[in-house]
Amino acid sequence: MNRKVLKTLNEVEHWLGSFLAMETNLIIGFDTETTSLDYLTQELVGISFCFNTNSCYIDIIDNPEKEGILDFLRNFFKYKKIDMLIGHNISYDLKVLGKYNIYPHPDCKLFCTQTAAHLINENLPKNLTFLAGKYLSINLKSWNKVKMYGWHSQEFYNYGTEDAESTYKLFQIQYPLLKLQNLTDLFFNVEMPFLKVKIDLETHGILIDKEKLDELKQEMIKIISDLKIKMCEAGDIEYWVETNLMGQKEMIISFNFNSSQQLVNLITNKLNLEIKEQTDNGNPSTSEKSLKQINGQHPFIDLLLQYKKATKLSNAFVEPFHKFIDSDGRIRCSWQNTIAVTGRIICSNPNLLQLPRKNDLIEIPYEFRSCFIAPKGKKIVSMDYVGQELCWLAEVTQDQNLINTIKEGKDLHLTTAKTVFNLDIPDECLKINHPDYPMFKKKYKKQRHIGKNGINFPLIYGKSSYGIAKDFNITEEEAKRWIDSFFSLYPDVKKSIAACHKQIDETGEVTDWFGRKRRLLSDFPTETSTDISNKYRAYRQGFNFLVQSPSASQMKLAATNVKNLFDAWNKSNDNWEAKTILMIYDELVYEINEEYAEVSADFVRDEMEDCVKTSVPFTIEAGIGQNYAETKI
DNA sequence: GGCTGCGAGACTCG
DNA sequence: TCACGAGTCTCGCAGCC
Repeated sequence: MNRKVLKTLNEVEHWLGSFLAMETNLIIGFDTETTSLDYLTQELVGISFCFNTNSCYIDIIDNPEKEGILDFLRNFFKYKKIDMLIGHNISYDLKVLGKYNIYPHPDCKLFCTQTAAHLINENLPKNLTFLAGKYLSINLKSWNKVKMYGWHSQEFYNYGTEDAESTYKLFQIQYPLLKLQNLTDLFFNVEMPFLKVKIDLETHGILIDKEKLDELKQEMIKIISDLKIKMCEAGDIEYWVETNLMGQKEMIISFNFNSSQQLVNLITNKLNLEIKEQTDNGNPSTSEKSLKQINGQHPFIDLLLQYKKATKLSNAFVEPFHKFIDSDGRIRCSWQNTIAVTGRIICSNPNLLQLPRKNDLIEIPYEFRSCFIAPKGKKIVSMDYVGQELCWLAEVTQDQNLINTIKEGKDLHLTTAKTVFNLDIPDECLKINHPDYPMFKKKYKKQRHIGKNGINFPLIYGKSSYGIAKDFNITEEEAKRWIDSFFSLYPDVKKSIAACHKQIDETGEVTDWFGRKRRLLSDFPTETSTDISNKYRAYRQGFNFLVQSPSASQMKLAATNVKNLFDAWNKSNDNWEAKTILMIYDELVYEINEEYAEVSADFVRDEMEDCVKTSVPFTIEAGIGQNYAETKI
């Protein structure tokens, strides 16, 4: 490898310029180094490139010619002769470069080696150090160690250059592997275009109403304190109040309500109640499900259930969210497309995919979700796929009855309930737009709940009659009857599940509608109970994958198309100023100028409904509000 | 005695 | 066999200095 360190504009122009002068289109590996991971404050330290057997590191931070070099890079990246840019976790590098207004040409293909690794084998680690070791036998140094030598050390230059080189070499190995496994379509048409949405999500973030969050924090402190006193009284637990060094009153309790061990001891020995549920290790369980079984037998239990709800909301959401708010009042979390084996994107620091919904256990002045707001003059718009996974169940199994039920616009959960429980509902009243539908939905609320949470969804997850019987406190025979009625309604679903199991037996893997693969255990010797357990687990995971995975890919495609639509409108005279701010499984949330909120929903609906050509129609539900909670009313 | 790491258990979401 | 896919918090124990 012919390595260079470039420190002057002249050297940069000469080295990169020599590539641009070539006849061929360019495929370039690159990597950026930054001062920190924090988007608002981070600075570009340097950038490295690799092309065939040539590599370089450009020293940027503290460089007197920095502006000239950045200007040159601005032109270099948008040069249309660059066919493909390769990077490991390339969205990170592009996000950093975006801060300096450096963008690739719109026609330039992206190749993220981290995403490629995830498609090639979802079960292996995806970090560059591991991949370089596995595929290239290169032992990469650790960032923390190299950083100690300083930004301008030879060690750091080598480190940066080696990353670009490894990325380029990985591409040379991964590209044929993607082709071999028929994954290039999914990679280039779904995963890579989606990275631009990921960058939008991470750079734009979502605005928080800090005052409201503070108000909710104070309210939660009061609710929890009141509950603690009531629990002490109900459980005959000693407590007293002391004034601390700051002059604040503090409640001292000789008991920890967060300790499951102490709770089990109190409930069984002092309150004399019998806990029936057990944890995986065979200990008595203090979970919500377990406590609900003995609720009503002692006032302490109801208070404890409220306490658990309140402390979870306070400790996991209201309190910690403060520290994630950036100086401009927005939260920018980290989104990842290479963790979930089903291709779903996941979110962390904080995880916005698990924002609590409205609860009916404790009374709070407003929902937590209402702290997520649109700035003045803008609105939040939320667009949901209606029953997305059940629609994919229909598409994947091609069950004509299920497809027809969806096409006719019927409520799938009520339809299942009608069949299983022989409900007296005329067929046409199962249609959501029929005037009598709301009446029947209300009348058979309980049966519909079972249809949804006891039959439809559990069967996608592979739940057995044993599990359903346990959850709904019915006999296994009755649970079996529920399942049989479901399969008599949708016989091809049953056939499809059996075919999936056969596929797993034969090949050890399944492939979804978009070509994504899930590699499960390849052989199942059946001597031990562990083997049998693993086999059935693989069956459940396999079929669930066939439904969950295309839903995730569809969301990525939809989000990408919607982003392209926004980009076009944002550049037009009617500037929408629209940005995607959240992607929550089957839901796309964006922020937009309020005058365009209504009309944009229609355009976005079209993009979401039509992004995949399926025999099953997809429908979208829209919600508009000043805050996120309002979009759900 | 205090710090750190880790597994268990519980809870959040679709 | 006994529900799929995730992240985060607290407790309590083990190991270390």
